[in-house]
Amino acid sequence: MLYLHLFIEMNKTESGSEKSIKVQLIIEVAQRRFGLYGVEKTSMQEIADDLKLSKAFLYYYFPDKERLYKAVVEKEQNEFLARISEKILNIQEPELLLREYVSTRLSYFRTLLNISRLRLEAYSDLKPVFRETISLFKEKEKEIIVRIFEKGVSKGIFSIKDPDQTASLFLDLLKGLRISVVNDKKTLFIEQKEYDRLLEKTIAFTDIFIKGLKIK
Amino acid sequence: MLYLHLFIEMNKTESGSEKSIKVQLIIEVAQRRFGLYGVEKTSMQEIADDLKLSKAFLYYYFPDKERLYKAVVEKEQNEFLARISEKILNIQEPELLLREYVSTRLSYFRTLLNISRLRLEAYSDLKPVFRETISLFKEKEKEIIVRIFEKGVSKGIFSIKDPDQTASLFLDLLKGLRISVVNDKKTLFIEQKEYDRLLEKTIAFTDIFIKGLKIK
DNA sequence: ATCTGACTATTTAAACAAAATGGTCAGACA
DNA sequence: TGTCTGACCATTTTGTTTAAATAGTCAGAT
Repeated sequence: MLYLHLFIEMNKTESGSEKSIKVQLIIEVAQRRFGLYGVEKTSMQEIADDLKLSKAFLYYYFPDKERLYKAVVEKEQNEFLARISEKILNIQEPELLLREYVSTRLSYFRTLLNISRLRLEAYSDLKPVFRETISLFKEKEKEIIVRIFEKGVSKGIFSIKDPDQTASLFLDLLKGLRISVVNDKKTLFIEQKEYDRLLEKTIAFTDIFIKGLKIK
Repeated sequence: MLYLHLFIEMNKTESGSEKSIKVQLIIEVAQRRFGLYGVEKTSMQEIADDLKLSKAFLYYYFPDKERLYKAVVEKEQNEFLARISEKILNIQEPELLLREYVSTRLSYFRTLLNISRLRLEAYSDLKPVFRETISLFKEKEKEIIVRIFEKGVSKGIFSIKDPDQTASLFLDLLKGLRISVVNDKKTLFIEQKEYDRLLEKTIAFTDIFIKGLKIK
């Protein structure tokens, strides 16, 4: 396994970002194609053609297509987390924070949907490699929400018994609302109109939820 | 079309319940088989065998399998609505009403899931005949919630600008939570454990939502 | 008017071949 | 030695045909 050293480097997501320029290039090209046509409708050959290199070149840097997909998803995740972190630094009010989180998260959702182009619930039959990535992201997400909630509690604004549980409930509701509203049916790509409706509902939901958390 | 007169009778859901004893019998037998094996795994022949009558007998009373399915679903719907109506008569507090609605609705959901045995989102590719039934039910459902909300408002307990909009948001959230929590994946039948978890989350959600509606 | 047996029409399933795509590897080249 | 390729193999997907199962029809018996 010639690529082993590279693969290990890729996976230490913490020190990350030390990916060679070539790996980054592949990811970017893949990201674009995935974004346009989805993973399933993108062949490794096409990505190689974009780069004007051979298909075997890709397999020199990535063990398989799934790992490349994973890398793209992780890049998107990091971009999302970066955006959120930036906002967290500048905003003090937990209420506003939550609202910012929600809208940023929504646009991330749209990107992800474009990349995967799978029915939404296809989340279920994903490979172990992915479960890891997804659950890691979920944890990070929840951590952010928990912190926002705790901030609200310590500021005497929110009344929350179990911030951890409430956070995962909140995320489940957001996810559920997404699924329930965009009912992907045949179209499979999210339309602007649907997205707007989702945004509207999400905001209305957040308002009520926040009010439900507030101390009377 | 020999069945026309019957079909018309069946469809005037309002005066309803005038269905002949035979039609009712068929529906009940189908209801049991659908509940046990799902629509797709139940053949018309099997239903006929249960009744010890010919398959053609069924087609004398129902134009096609889909309409029989529809009749079963409508029966379930009516049973659900009847249970809810009964509760509404006895409960005065909007808060309690909403909680009762939520838990009754959840058990109805479980029944429906058993009957259809389709992936949850299979809701999407349903025939026009069904869209009608579903959307009618949705309207009735929303109407109930709206009335609960309005009662809460008039009693000075809730503060809701647009009860109609809030009601459909509430229903979307419930639906979303269901989908998001039971992730039907391969199992396809809902396990007790999952159901309990859903119930727990639904209750927690309802608590916060109600608090979010209340006047400070 | 109600119901059936025998029929037809559709849908689903199985089996197979052809094409597309993921993935491997020996070796060329720096 | 590290990087990359063309030619190759293995698996999955797609298309086609055929057979079986099931939905649906109808003339006619009662």
